[in-house]
This record gives sequence, structure tokens and C-alpha cells, in this order.
Amino acid sequence: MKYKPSYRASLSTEEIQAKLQAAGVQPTLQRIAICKYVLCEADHPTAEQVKEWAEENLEKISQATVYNTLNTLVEAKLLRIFKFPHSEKVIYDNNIHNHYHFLDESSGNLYDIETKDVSINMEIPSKFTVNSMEVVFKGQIKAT
Amino acid sequence: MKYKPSYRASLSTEEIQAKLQAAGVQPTLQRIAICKYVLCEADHPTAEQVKEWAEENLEKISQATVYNTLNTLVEAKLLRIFKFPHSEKVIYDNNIHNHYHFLDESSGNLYDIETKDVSINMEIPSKFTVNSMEVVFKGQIKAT
DNA sequence: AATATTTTTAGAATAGTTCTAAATTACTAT
DNA sequence: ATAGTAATTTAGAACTATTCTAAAAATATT
Repeated sequence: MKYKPSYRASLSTEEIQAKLQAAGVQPTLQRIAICKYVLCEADHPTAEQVKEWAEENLEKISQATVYNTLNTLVEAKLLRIFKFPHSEKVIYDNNIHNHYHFLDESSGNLYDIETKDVSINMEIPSKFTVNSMEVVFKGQIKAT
Repeated sequence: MKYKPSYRASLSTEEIQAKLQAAGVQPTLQRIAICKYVLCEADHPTAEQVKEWAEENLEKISQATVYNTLNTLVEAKLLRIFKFPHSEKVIYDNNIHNHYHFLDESSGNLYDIETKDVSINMEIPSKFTVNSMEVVFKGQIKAT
């Protein structure tokens, strides 16, 4: 089986613009720029990393706008937000479908694991109704 | 199958004292008191809840001591620390064995799920070596 | 009992994120 | 195009959970 890394779209400015509009979000300069990073380039970035990228690629951007935009994108379901035990910081994921994660404990890198590659059977009392589950595998990844 | 809730020990002051000593931790007044709560009474408490309990049950205790003590107990492996996506706050768990959690999304309550009640089969690329996994089921729990 | 070590404490500091309210930008209806 | 309204951006303050600092208190060791 070939490992499929987290999704990296290659989107033009126009496509991003359309995506934002379709989601009911005004495609401002800052939002389009941040989308270019978080939807295409980045891999599980933190808000800090988004800010750093934005500072290098935009005239000027404020911390608040970075957070506002990321929150807006999460609300618009273009991005998912995760928080893992190993870090204080929230991370953003452009894979918006259900999936699990693998944490490489040596590097701190996160990898998406498709739900179809994992089968989970539970035998817990019927009073628990499970709607969803969060799974984080931890371990090492061999360098290839 | 009967549901086994998270472990609630009933420990005397002497037993707690012995436990601390065995773990190489000086059994101070504050530590014994906090153990009474976190090892016997509490169910997945936050540091804040431990502080509140301590303020009601001790002459005086500082915030720093609560955190220091909880960290000491975690290091001594008498307690486990968890951080979940649904809350900013860390929670402490007196179930020190491997287990998963169920989050009741209505109440925010956490329940321990024994690993033996869940079977997980993975088919992920061999370059991933899984050492451990964190699982949080989310859903509703029926009132009984 | 004297000294050394450990623990506790109050309050300052820190990190990540959100809030506030003013300034700017973008839409809307003429 | 233009005035008016609404939405967005911004700097900086505020907030929350936790850790740090360094002095005081308690405990252990000699």
C-alpha cells in the first residue's frame, strides 16, 4: 500500500476566491493569502507558522487577523482544527474528512492516517452511543 | 458486560503515606491531602478542581503547591495527565494503566474505556512503528 | 541542636489565544 | 461615481492555564 500524505491542493487565486465565496466568506486579500498557505503548501501548521509565512509573503498582517482568518476558515469548514496532547498549540488541517493521526515522537511531525486503513471494534456498554472518535497513534517513522 | 467506572480507591491516610514513600515522594501534609482527593474521590479532575477541593479541606494551600504536587504525582506514576481537544485544561486520571476515554458531549464527563474492550486493527505502511495510541470516543451516554 | 535539603508559598512571568474599539476596506443602493 | 452601511483588519490590552522565582517554612540528617 502506498502512503498517502495529507492533502496538498494546487489552487489558483481564482479557485481559492471561488472556494471562499462558495463557503460564504468574503475573499479578502489576507484570507486568500492565508488560504494559499494553509490549503496548498502547509502541513498541519500552527497559528504561529501561518503568521511567520504571512509575514514573509504579505506586506503586513496582524496576529489577530491570522487567528481571525483561521477561525473563519474552520467555521467555513475549509479547515479543521486539532489539539494534541504533545503540544500546547493548536494545529490546522486541510484534510477536512474524518481521519486519524500518527505522531512521529522523534520529530514531532504529524501524518494523516485514513480511517479506512484502521478498523476499530468496540465492546462497550450499550449506554454509550459513539458518534465519532479521535485517534492518535504515536511512534517512530523510518526515514526512506 | 458490566461497565467499570474509573478506579476509586478507598485509602487510609497511612496507606497513602506508604504509597508516596514507596514512590520516593515525601509524604507532606499537602501531598497526602491532595492524594486523598485525586486517588480516592475525584474523577478526572482538573487542577482547578483540585485547588477548590483543597481550599475547602485544608487550612491553606497555594496554587503553586497544587500544580507542584500534581506534577510530582504524575512523575511518581501515581497519576496520569491527559489533555483533550475539548478543553484547555489538563485532567488527572488515577487510572494509571493504558486505557481509552469516552467523552459525553452533553455533559463533558469523561469515562474510562478499558483497552481490552476495544480491538483496533491497522493497515498502515510499515514505515510507521506504533508504540502507543490515544483514543477518545465521543458521543452521548444514556442516563440509567 | 545545628545544618543541609526539600517543600511551600506569593506573586511575577509566560505562552497561546481572544477581546476591544478604532481605523480601514469592501459592499450596496442610489 | 458616491454616500452610507456593513464587514474586516489592526494594535495592543486582556485573559487563561500553567510555570517560574526566590524567599520562607518545614523536614531530614548529622
